Parts: sequence; structure tokens; C-alpha cells
Amino acid sequence: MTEANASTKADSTPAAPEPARPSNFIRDTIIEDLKTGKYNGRVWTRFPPEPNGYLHIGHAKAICLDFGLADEFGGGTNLRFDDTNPEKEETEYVESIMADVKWLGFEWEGLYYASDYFQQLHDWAVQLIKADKAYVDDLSAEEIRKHRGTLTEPGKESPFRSRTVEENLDLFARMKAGEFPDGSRVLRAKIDMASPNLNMRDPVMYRILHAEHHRTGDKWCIYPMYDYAHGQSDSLENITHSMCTLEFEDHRPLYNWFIQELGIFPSQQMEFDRLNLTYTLLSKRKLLQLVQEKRVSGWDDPRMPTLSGIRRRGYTPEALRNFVANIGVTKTNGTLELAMLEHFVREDLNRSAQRVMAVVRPLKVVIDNYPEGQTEEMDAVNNPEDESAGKRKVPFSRELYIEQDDFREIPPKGYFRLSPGKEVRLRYGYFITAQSVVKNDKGDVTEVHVTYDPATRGGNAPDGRKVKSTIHWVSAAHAINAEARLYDNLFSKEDPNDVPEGQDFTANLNPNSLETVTDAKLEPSLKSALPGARYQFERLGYFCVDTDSKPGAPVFNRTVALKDTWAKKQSK
RNA sequence: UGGGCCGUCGACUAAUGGUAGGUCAAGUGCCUUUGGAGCACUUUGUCUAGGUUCGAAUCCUAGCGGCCCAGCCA
Repeated sequence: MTEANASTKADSTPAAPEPARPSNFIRDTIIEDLKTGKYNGRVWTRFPPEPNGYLHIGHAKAICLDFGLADEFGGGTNLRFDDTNPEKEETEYVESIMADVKWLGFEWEGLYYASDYFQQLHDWAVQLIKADKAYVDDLSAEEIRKHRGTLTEPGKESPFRSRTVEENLDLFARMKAGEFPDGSRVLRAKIDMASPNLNMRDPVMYRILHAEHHRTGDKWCIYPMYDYAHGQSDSLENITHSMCTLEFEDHRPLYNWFIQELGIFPSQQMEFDRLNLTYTLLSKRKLLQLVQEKRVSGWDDPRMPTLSGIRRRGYTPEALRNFVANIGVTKTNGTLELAMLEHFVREDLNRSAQRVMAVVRPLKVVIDNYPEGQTEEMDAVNNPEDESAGKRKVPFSRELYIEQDDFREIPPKGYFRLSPGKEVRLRYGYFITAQSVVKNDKGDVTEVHVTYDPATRGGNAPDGRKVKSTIHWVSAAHAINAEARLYDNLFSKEDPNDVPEGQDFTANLNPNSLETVTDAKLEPSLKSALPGARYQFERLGYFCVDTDSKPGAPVFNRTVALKDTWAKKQSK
């Protein structure tokens, strides 16, 4: 999380184009509410994470929706931490969540905590008890479960359901006073044990938990459940449209029940589909498992779908926002192809990232007819998509590195790059022709000897002859050595949860999700690259300076590779 | 087997009783000092069966399929 600032500083996304405002059913409802004056023209939303883990790309969808919709209609959004379970929540998570929301580019109006409302929630509970709408139940968790019935059978009423208001008031007060041990009693709403909706079968409102809360300390030993806290928190903040994911649809009647019985501001809950991505897991529990079992280096491992991981990987907030704006909001649950996300990352980086030449798997090239000891400064374009990015000088000399993939002693069909007798262009340099190779004991080519045509300086032949391929290079004498971390999908299956009986999702972990190359060669302009800075390594992909970089020992993360039609053709 | 929600190109989504369109992916061509980017073009779709209607992806009925719910988690 500490690197949040560094990466933010390196963001190059100032002038955002007019964001797309695609229509969706939630937006339509808001427009309708505006028309009918339901909330007097007000639109106020909230983003309500529980501070029990790091935000991931699924949350990014919710954030963009909550903030985006409110913003579009002139309203605002509160950030509210849903901290009703002291056993899982920590301040560390609160801080990371705030940093992630800001990084995504959003500003909240109010900053609240459900724990701010503990007193009010308690007073409302007393009110419901007095109205005979809530009661203290002495049944154990196990017994409550048994009484709840099943999906097809109605539940049975608890023997404690008919307690008098006075007794309930007394017992609830003593629960609050700490007279009873954890789990010994709960406060329940008195609704309908026969309801086909299990959430309405006298849901638990309060449980006893003698636990230290990250904000209220030991002030409370009874804590409200999500269902009892969420709607009322929305109501207290005058939230008009409370968006959440589909699995809460069954909770809406209960959400409305509390608001109705209490006669408070009628916030409305609306549900949309959760984001699913191929090759990706978006479950806090499973992501935590990856961290705990050290399958990844941490929550911010660049292979993680967490916002901190994605940020470190080099994704831009702009790309994420564009992605979310284009995937739609519906009630169908599907799975998006990861390629869709990558498209928006490439699209954004293509227009913003400075181009640079870097060789990830170096192969030495010696230009036999180039003067020894001579160095030239070649002009290179910083960003062909953005003329204002200007140009830079790149040193050229007799010994260079090129990509191992860019030379084949025996070229396959359709291979345009360097091979014996073939001429190619060194980008911004000269045309060269391969003459001979040097091999090691194993027969691997370790060095290619070439000749160059001095008349082609800059990359154009005066006689107009064409060359089929342009390859990148780095002058050996001027190269900066770097570590490059090449990432692939964390899971090798589209659906990481698709495993044989008896195995868990870790069976689908991709053993090649990280390849570390330690002798990448970079052009010298990269010498002062700061952590978080993003570049396009020409012909290879987008790379971002990792926070593990040390002075003189830079580390680059490959954010996403460039599209590679040659590789695609070859794999067929 | 109760309740809730949902089925549109390979994926995601639009069409709100009136021309099934867009994005991604895939493919073809053009262009190219990144086999990048760009440009042009192309392929494939309304789960099924009935019904209402001049007209149905849209409304109704039934079937089929998928997701969610039996925490003192959120």
C-alpha cells in the first residue's frame, strides 16, 4: 500500500475524454425517479466495503457505478465502511481501501463507518422491542438453525418468541451491559418463521461479541448484523440509491422491512451482476488463501486481481474506468473474457506510454564493418500516437543486443526477421545483413556477425529498397542491465474453480505465471525511471517500474504484452 | 423439492411492441521504420413450444437451462 503514492505520481492520465455513459437498468431507474420526483431530484449513493481485505477489480465495477451514477446526476457518494464484525476488520484495510478508491480517481463526499451508528442502531432496536417487533432469543446457534426450517419446509417459532416487551427490554439491556457470554443470546426481528424467504424467518439483529473493534474498542459487546445495519445506515445518510450485487436480492424485503417499521428515510436497494473474469478469482477468501499459502508474494503481487496488484502491474485507473464503462450493468451473471480487460489496458497505454527500446532476451550482434569505438546518437520518436511527446537520442555502436527471437539461423516460413543473408532494419538505425554466427559448445548461437549499409542511417535506403522487418536493439556498451518480470495468467484454466473432485482451485495455478529475466538490456534513457512509471518496450509490451527497484538495479513488470500476430500465426 | 433472479453472435451488452446494433475475440485485406497502432471489410445470435398482436428479443403460459438463499459473515 505504501507504493500507492509513488504510482499515483507517475500517472499520466490528466485530460480524460468525455466518459461514456452507457445506458443500463439502474441508470434508467434513477432517471425515472428523477422524473417522478421520488427523492426530490436528489441522487446520493454509497460505496460500502467491509474493511476485512483488499479491494479487487470486482469492487472497481461497484465503485465506478456508485460514484459514476451519482456524479452524472449531480449528486454525491459516501464512502462507508461496513464495520459491523469486529473479528474480521482492521485499520490496515481501511487505509488500503481509501487509497484504492482515490487511485481509481474518485472522491467521496462523506466518510462514514457503520460503527458511527452503533448507538442509533441500538436505540432503534429498543424501539422495535417496544413495538413487539423484536425479541431476545436464548436458543443456541445450532438450535436457531434447526428452527429455521429448510428451503422447502417452514421454520418453527422459538419458545422465547413470546417473551414480554419488558422482559425483552431487560434482557437486551443486559446483553449490552455484558452480562452474558458470546453466543448465549441474540436479538431477533419478529417477522415470519414460515416465510418462503429465509431471510424473513426472524433474522438475527444483534449478537454478543466480546471483541475489540478497530474503532470503538471495547465500548460495545453486542454488534448489529449486516441486515440490521445496512439499510438503516443508508437511511441515516439519506442514500437514495443503494447498489449492491445480485446475491442480496433476497435481502431486499428485509432491508425494506426495517426501514418501514422504523419509519425512516426510504433508501432503495438495487442489485446488479457481479463481475467475473476468465482466468481470475475474485473471492476475498480465496485471494487471502493465496497470500497466506505464499502462492503469491502478497496482496499486491502483480498477478493478483486486487487493485493494489493491478496497480503494481502497471494498469491505469483510466483503463479500468473505461473497462467498467463498457462492460455493462445487468442482472445476468456471466463471465467476461480477460481479453476485454487487456484491450482497455492496451488502448490506454498505447496513447499514453512512452516508447523505449529494451531487449529482454539478449543476443549479441557485431557489425563487422562498423568503425570500432564509434558511437552515434540516433533520433527516436517517444510516442507515435502523441507528437507532443517529442524525441530522444539513443546511442548506437558496433556491438548491440537484439532479441533472441529476432534471429533464426534457419528461418521458418513467413519469418521476416534476421537470418543469414537477410537484410532487416534496426529501428532508427541502419539496415543490416546477417553474415555469420558464433556458437557455443551446445550449438546455440551466441553471437551474430552482420554488415551494415552506411547509406541507410536513420532507417531509410536512398535507393528505395524495402526491408520486411524492423527490429529493436540496444547498444551493448550503453545498455542498462535490468530485471524483467514477465507475467502470465495466475491460473491456467478459464474457470479456476473447475477442478477434479477432492482438489481445490490451487490445482489450477499456472506454474508459469511469473518468469523472471535478470539480464534484460535497456536503452540508457531509462536510467532515471521512477517506480510506477510506465513504458512501452517496443515490439514487446507495456512495462512498469516495480517498487522492488533499487538504484542501479531496476525491476520492470510486464503489464501486458503487445498483440503479436506472428506468434499467433506460429502457434497454429 | 420452497422462494428470488436470469436466458440475445464465441464473450459482454443494446434494442423499453416497429430495421436485431455496438465492444471484445476470431478472420480477410490495406497501410506501416513496432508482425504494434490505425483503416476497411467479413463470419456467427434472440433457449424451446404454444399464445396475444397488423407486427414479439420485448407481453402471456408452459417447459428447459443457469445463478443465489437454510452464518450469531458481509
